[in-house]
Amino acid sequence: MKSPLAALTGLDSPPRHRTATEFVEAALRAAILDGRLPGGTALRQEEVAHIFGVSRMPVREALRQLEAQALIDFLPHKGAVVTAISAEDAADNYAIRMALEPMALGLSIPTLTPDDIDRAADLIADMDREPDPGRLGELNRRFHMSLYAQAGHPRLLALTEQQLASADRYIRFTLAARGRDQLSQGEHRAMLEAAARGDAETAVAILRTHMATAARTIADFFREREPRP
Amino acid sequence: MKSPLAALTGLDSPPRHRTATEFVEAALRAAILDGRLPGGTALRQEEVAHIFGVSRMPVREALRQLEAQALIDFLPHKGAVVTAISAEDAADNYAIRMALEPMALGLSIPTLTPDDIDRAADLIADMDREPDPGRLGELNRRFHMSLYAQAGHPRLLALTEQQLASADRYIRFTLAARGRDQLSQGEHRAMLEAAARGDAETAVAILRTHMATAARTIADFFREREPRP
DNA sequence: TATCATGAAATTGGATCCAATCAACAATCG
DNA sequence: CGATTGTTGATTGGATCCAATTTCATGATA
Repeated sequence: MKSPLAALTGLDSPPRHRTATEFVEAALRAAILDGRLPGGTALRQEEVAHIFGVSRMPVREALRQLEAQALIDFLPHKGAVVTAISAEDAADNYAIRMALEPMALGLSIPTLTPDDIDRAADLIADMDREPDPGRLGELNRRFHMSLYAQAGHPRLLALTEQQLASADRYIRFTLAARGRDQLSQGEHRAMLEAAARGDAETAVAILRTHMATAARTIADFFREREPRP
Repeated sequence: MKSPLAALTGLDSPPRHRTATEFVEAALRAAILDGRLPGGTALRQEEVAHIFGVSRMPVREALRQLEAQALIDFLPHKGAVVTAISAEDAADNYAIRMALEPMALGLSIPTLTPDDIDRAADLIADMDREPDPGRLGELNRRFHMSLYAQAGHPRLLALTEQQLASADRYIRFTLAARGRDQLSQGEHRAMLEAAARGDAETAVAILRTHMATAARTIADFFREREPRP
């Protein structure tokens, strides 16, 4: 197989979803977010349908949802293309997260439970052990979300998680290029400690610098791989 | 016609969209946001298709997109229902906007152009004249967006505009119940003036209090219409 | 009487078929 | 020789048909 979509072939097994549309949508999103489907990949409806063993219809509905999540570009009569990643898009994503996550953290801390703290601590430990960079992104995302768990406002949380997931496309990038110290586990621990004692001010401040340095790391990465003319 | 979807019948004329899916999606979204389709309305695929003179397929694709925008709830094998509005949902929406809009305004002000300022000023004047509460929501949204125009970060702006549009469902509510002074034109003018002289700090501060009072107004409105037990 | 089967109608999910559109290439004309 | 215009193949958009699921009414039974 020489098609770039061949990356999808092994994934049809795991959980039975309610509908074929949900299944295709989840599989495509996971493949886009973890980099198996790189930016620019054309998603031919017939081909995707054949790979998943369904007809084109659930594929079309799944593509519509991914379009609304800004994971693919949908051009009428032309087809769907995985959204390209770029320095500008990374900065865009970080601007959104720099708005949403401090808000979520600030709302959540006053009512955080010991369970939430424990889960966050476990996830930090898991990240120290995890060798697979693929899973590291997911663990990082779950660590952040566990600190936001008590924010209330389900829509805010859903948006935050979605943007955090989008960031996985870039986290994986820098991890592969610069090693795992980019995860800034020290900041993770400091943030957790501040959250555990209910110090929202400090925790939010740490989160802001944490995200700012991550954003700069990614910007630098793009700068050195594609130097400005 | 006694169906609640009868509110859609007059709207099929204006702009020719590229595809039927786009047309249905735009028409449904507009109808939901401006209140013609109230929360809880069931969207029967066959019925919607008949009203717009298309088959069920473009309706299904449009519903998928609206689902991803959190405007409808999609339950497998049960159908689509317009998302209900509530005090909790309003607070959720305002929390998201309180995160996104100050960020957008702060990024935009340093590079705002005289054209942007002029457009914003015109929109304030338009709001003073507009008698139709329906159009007021749109003018308010365009005023806010004109101040964010130079923020860069197209995804951030798209998200912001989407959430601002969702807020229309509530703005219309309070306008009808409490009159147009709730628009706080004074704050609009003060914010514009601060933006015009490049004072981001002041403009963002005004925006924050502007949104906080709007959020409180809506919370009060829900409280008095549905007193807590 | 309440509860649990049961079955029919309504509704959605999925597959297949046809039409519309676009891209590439060939042929014609200047 | 270059530009433009048909023409053809590939791909998506839309319609129709069938299958699967849910719901609701109906009735049997404890």
